[in-house]
Amino acid sequence: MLDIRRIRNNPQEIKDAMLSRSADFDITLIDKVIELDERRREILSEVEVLKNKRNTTSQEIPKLKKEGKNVEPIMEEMRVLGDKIKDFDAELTKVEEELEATILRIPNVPSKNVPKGQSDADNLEVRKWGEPTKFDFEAKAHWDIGTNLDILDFEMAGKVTGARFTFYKGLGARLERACINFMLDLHTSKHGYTEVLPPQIVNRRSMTGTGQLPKFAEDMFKLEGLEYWLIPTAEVPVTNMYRDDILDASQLPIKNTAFTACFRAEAGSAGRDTRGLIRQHQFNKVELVKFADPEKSYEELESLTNDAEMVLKTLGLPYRVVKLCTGDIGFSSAMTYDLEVWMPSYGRYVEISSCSNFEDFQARRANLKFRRGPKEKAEYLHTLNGSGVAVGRTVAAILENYQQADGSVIIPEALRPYMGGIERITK
RNA sequence: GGAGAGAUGGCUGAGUGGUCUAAGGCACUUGACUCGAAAUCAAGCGUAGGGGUAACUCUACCGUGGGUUCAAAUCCCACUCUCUCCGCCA
Repeated sequence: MLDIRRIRNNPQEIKDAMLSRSADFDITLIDKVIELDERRREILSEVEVLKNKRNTTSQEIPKLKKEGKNVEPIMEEMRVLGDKIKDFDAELTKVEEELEATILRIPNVPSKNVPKGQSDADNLEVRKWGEPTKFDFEAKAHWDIGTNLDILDFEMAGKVTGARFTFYKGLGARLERACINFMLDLHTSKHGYTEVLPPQIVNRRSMTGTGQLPKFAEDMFKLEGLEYWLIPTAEVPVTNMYRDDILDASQLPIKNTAFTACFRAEAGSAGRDTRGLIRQHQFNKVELVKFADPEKSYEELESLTNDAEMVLKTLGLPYRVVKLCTGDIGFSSAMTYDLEVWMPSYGRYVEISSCSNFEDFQARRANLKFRRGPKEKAEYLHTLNGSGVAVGRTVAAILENYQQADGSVIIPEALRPYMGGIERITK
């Protein structure tokens, strides 16, 4: 959520920022916010005078009574005043609700350092690690490799659940688990994150806090009859851990890592990436979440991105880092780096991690503050997160990049301790 | 699922209709005392919003949402969460 005063004071700056995200952005939303804000303050100044009158008069009444005066006319006057206040308050509530609903649908302002652009074609490659894997045989896609080795079963999942779900079997399941453990161990022992295992179902306030609600309700799974949602990412529960809290500056940065399943309805992506592990309704992910001092949040974004990259480096998977342009960054983000792994079946790099600085956008929504010192005013902190990394896509990348001519797959060395020393998956 | 108890400022804890404008304590900040510290004493010390150049001032907030009343932390209704016990259960 943007600071209402920022919108009030620099409407044009905000409008330009929104248009840089999308030329189609409805900038009347900004005007609406400004109007509602003005109306709100108008009502406020009127009703507060009346409330002051009521308060002072109500305090007079017992004194006058004690003096034996007839207070009935005053009480009658107060009854009328009370009704008036009630009307104003009702109007105020209406305006405030509309203001809130509107402002919650306005995305974050991209950071100054974000390249201008309209789509992923305008993203900026910032670095590259490794070279696209070359094969001296005809390389297969991971869905074929996995099916042939009988470690992935898409049909079975289709029967049991439906499209976009997968059964992992045998060493496939073991490989997924090995990746999870490897990533968690790396981030906790080498990068200083604290492991958390959060709830995978959250309430409305949590979903609003990180920005999934109210705008993206159709992308998520909601439990029938309850105000509960399956999490689309561990970002949601982990960022909301300290909602409504005031942390001490000495605690920052807080660095948490969490493994969870993630659930996405993927509304609007029918027909895209229909095969394999790339786009599923349920997938596993190890997430990195940071709570940072605003002055250091961009340094923290760099190190968080490096932490995620270390996963791919250690697994020997070729990747590149891309800085997303204004047209491609997510709703809540001020700046995002995507990590893209080389996926032979796609013949291109595919997103495997998204590392973002949200600045104070989520902190405002979730009321997440910190205090620099005992006498200091509480300030909104900055939140960041990134995948460290998506597990299903990692498995897909391993299967494809480490496949052999005979259909077997070599296990990356770093994972072997987690695989009981197994070096290769064969038929 | 059933029964009971509870939710008040950073923490603790008093408060059952009108100086609650939320006591007291702890913690914290500043000052005094001290070479310094502890102890002691004094003052300060919540959040959000409105108005004002400012000093300041007004409004709201005692789990949440309604209601009663001239007036609600206090009375009424609903809900949420926490704790205890019972039942069921991995």
